[in-house]
Amino acid sequence: MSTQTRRERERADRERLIITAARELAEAEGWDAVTTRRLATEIEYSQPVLYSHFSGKDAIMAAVAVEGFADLAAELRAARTAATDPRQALLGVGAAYASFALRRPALYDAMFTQAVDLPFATPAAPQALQAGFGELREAMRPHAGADDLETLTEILWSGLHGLLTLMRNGRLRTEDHDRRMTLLLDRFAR
Amino acid sequence: MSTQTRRERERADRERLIITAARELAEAEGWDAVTTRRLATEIEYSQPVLYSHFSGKDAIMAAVAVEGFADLAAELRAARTAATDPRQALLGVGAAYASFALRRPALYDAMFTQAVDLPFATPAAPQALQAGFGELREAMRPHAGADDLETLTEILWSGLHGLLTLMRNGRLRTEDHDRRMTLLLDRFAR
DNA sequence: TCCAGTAGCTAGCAGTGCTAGGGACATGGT
DNA sequence: ACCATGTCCCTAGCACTGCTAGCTACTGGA
Repeated sequence: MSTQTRRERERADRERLIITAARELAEAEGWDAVTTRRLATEIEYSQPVLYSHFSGKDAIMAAVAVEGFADLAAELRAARTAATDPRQALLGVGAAYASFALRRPALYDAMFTQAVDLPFATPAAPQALQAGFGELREAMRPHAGADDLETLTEILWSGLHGLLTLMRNGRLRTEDHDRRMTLLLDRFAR
Repeated sequence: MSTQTRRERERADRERLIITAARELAEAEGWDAVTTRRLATEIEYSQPVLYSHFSGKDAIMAAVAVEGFADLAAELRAARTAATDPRQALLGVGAAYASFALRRPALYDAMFTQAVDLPFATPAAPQALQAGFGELREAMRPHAGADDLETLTEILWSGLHGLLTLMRNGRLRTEDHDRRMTLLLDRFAR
């Protein structure tokens, strides 16, 4: 009995080890550098061990993404609750979102541009993801007026996401980022 | 002399053949299906021929993207010039942009989410790309007011891009697309 | 002490982008 | 008409990818 629980605990530890190694490797050298062989040497096990924990590389990326949702939600929450008025809250949450995406681009990619096999806009979506979206929604609420809050939050999110992905892929000049952020959030704050 | 020009013409023909085959294959089965071997059999040549035209797969995708810019610019222009008033022009251009992205997702991806080695926000950017952005800008102009037109166009573009990529990757419910588009464009039209 | 079960390894498969080298062909000069 | 030249393109192969089959050696229980 006790040996079995110890084994289960060790398995769980190793699973977290895999996720952490994958995230760190991706953040350090990009997802292209995260190969199953490289990841296996990193955790000091052989390749097939990865497949006893995850169905494949995509599942590992999805697990990393789920971790990222929690981090993002926490940062958004901190930014929102630190603000003193609704306008500052919206600006702060927007800035926090941008900061996260720019600071951890590989993680952001796993969360929002790759790893499609996660449930999103459904009740089955990861708790942390819903929490993150909830922070955006609460920051948006005082500015909604007669418009549908949920939809409004979605287009705010889209605006931020578009801005950041286009800039990160070289489609928009980096220098004008702040000006764009200001103008975008001005369209939502009132 | 004449044989040489004939050869050059044949080479140019083959280059366009490669680009067309790559685009069609990508639109039919996605970019994952566009392997150098598959593409080679498609054009009825061996693999190395591809490398006598392009430096690699990325360069082929970039060439496909450049073709796509021209198509998109034409569709945006048609939508803008067909409109009778500034508000309809903006709504029309927005709808045309969305329609393009949803109708040809693989092409859209090559243009805006992959193929990073193209110049974008510089004078060296492809002519067709600048034309497409120009259509957005002209549709935006009557609504700019005191805001910087260029920046405003960039965030409009970002909003559309974010909306479409998030939806296409399953991050937003497809059913609410029209409602989101309306609300987004309402933030820009006045 | 022996046996069953399992955990994790080595080795390999089919596929990827890309390249080296040779062989066949057309071209231009004598 | 013939040969040397140069070009073109194909076969074969490299190093890598994600993933899997099958064996080995260890662990825990009777």
